[in-house]
Amino acid sequence: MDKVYNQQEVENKWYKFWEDENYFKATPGDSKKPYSLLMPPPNVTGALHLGHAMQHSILDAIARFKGMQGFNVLLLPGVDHAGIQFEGTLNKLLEKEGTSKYKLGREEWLKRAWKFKEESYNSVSATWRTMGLSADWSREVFTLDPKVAKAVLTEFKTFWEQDLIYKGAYIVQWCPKDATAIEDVEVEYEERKEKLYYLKYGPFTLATARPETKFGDTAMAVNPNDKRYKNDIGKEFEIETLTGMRKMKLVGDEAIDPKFGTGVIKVTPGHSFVDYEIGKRHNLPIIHVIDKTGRLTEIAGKYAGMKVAEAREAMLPELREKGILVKEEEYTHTVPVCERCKTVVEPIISEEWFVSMQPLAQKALKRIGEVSFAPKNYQKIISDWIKNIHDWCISRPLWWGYQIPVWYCLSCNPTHQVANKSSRGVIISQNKPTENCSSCGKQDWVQDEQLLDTWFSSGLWPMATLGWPENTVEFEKYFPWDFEISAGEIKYLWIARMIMLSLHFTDQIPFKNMFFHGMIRDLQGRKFSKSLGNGIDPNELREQWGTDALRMALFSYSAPGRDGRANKQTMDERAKNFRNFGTKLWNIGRFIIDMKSNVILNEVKEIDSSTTLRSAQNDNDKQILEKLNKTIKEVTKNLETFNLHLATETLYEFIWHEFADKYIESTKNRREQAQPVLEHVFRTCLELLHPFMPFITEELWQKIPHQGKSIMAAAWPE
RNA sequence: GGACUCGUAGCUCAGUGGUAGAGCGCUUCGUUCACAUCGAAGAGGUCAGAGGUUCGAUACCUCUCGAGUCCACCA
Repeated sequence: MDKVYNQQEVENKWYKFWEDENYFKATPGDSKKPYSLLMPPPNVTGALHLGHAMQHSILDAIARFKGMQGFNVLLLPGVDHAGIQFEGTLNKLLEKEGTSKYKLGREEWLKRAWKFKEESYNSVSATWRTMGLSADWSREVFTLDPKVAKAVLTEFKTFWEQDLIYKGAYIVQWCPKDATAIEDVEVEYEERKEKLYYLKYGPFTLATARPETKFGDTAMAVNPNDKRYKNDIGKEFEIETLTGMRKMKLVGDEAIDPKFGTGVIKVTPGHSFVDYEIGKRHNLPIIHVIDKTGRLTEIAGKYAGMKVAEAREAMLPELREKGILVKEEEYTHTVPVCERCKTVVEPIISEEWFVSMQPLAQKALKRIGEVSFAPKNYQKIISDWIKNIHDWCISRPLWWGYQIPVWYCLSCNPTHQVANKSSRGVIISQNKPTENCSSCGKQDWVQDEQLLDTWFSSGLWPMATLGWPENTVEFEKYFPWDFEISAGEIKYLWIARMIMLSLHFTDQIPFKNMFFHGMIRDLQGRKFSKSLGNGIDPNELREQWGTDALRMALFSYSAPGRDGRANKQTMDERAKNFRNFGTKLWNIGRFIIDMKSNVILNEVKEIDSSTTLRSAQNDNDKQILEKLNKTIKEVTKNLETFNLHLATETLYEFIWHEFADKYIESTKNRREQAQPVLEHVFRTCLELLHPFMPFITEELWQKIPHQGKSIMAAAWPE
């Protein structure tokens, strides 16, 4: 054996060997009990980060463990097209090149998008392999693949026929920068110090943080039990709007907090969620003041065309002059911003597509208990969200992804009117329909412009990857998945949706075990982000310390649901520790394999555990075998319960401080007698360690007496 | 305003109803030894604070303080 362990060479050699010998390939046809693991598809927008590396290492460790236990393992990989995020990243790139989405036009842009997807994908794919992932590459899926397209169409069509999809004008969170509706879950709140303005509205004074929406006011509201205003409820007042006088009613509504400001608020149903609801209850008209680019509309008179923040400043002098603005107060509140671009989002009324979630939610709540969560409390967190679920806005004005498969008949439905499946001049189809319109008999189809929300397709991930809606062998064998993993971040967007969709369409939960890993943050506890420049490149760590060492370092952060803090230095420290552990293993190997006495070298060895145990007469032998047994039990238990951080700790402690430090030292003066036990314990350790450190364990295992072609196929020690 | 998580050695983190743990860092010593990518020895902690349950609490309960996350239409 070489004196020094050549990590790079060993990693390349064995990964190629495993792939060439089909060790990663799932075999749905065989009779072994299945164990299926579904890789969450990373976005095809850039390189993989430390969190991915951890997630994939966990998946791989469990897959290898289950494989050694004799299961028929499927670890299925894939990537997500990630609509909004992908377009955002690509458009930034185009901006740098001095061009843009709109300059290129849809066709050219899409060509460019596919090229960009390939580049990103290649980087992702390369990292997967170097991390040692034992995924079945022959079954890799991209969310825009034809088989997923088929599933998405089925999903849409089924919802449509079940009357769960509808189109309508609703108030939605709108990001002016991304020019798209976004969902509640994609909105973040930032604390801002702003002003609260007290404005004269006829006989009343009211407080508002948003004077610029004044042009869209159609009423005033008070709490119906507020004695100060009780007698005025229902009366109409002439109100100065800066563009003329307008009649507004004072309505009574429970939603109003009498303690806020003066107890009176202005109602702008077109640009506030609360006001929209109040408007619905009192039949108030809606006026659009803010357009989809975040500027005021012509309703705002001379302020038209200004951005919201500009307009707010610009109108203050006039408000003061006319005696409308009577008081200003410092005011700290939270404003909604887009989680991606941090732009203040505007509630805007827009034509969007929705899925009615109530029936799905009810079913999910009944059966969510069938999913075993780690940590356990995630079941409650997700259930609570599902209990209060809103309808799902699934339309997005994008170009990258699935276009809504709705076609309008231009002859009988030129304005794209549609409420539900009974609307006329509408048809659901993936491609341009070839049939005639059932209403007017003509063939003049045009497709809905918008695209489907990315999660509409990734919500089907557990099913679509196995060929659903076809009843495939794979689906039969591997669904529901035994193991799924995710960051806590997307528990609602993705995990909750997969559970609801899967139960709705297949009547089965999508996965039996749902593991949430924590998030690795920087030393101040902030998320890693490009803008902060605090990210750590897993590839850099891997090149420096080796894949096995990096994986071990990541496992030490893998306690379910626990966040960790790290920077390059602390990651280096941990990785270095496990690189040293690898060196230790290598030297144990050299001792056992190379440093045999001549007597042993001449002997023909076969593995026979009874021989091993019989020869273990010495107290040290008995002790180490006993401790090994305990270690096997503990490691197995911790793997079964997905406590990889404990499993690795146990092994580290046993191998280094029991086996190497104590037992090996004790054998130096009775080498021949101890050799069978040395080999037995070492081989068992390598097998136990293989799920975590796949490369060095294979390399060393091949050098000692063993059965079979690869440690991947060795039986898990018992 | 609700819900949750965390607070343990200088740093990053495990852990447990019964004498406080690891790695890194630090101090001292040690290279004919499988291993200096190492070994031996060591310093370093009222386990955030207060109260309660208990024979016994760092662990279980309550409160306080501190850090963080998520949810919520506060104008």
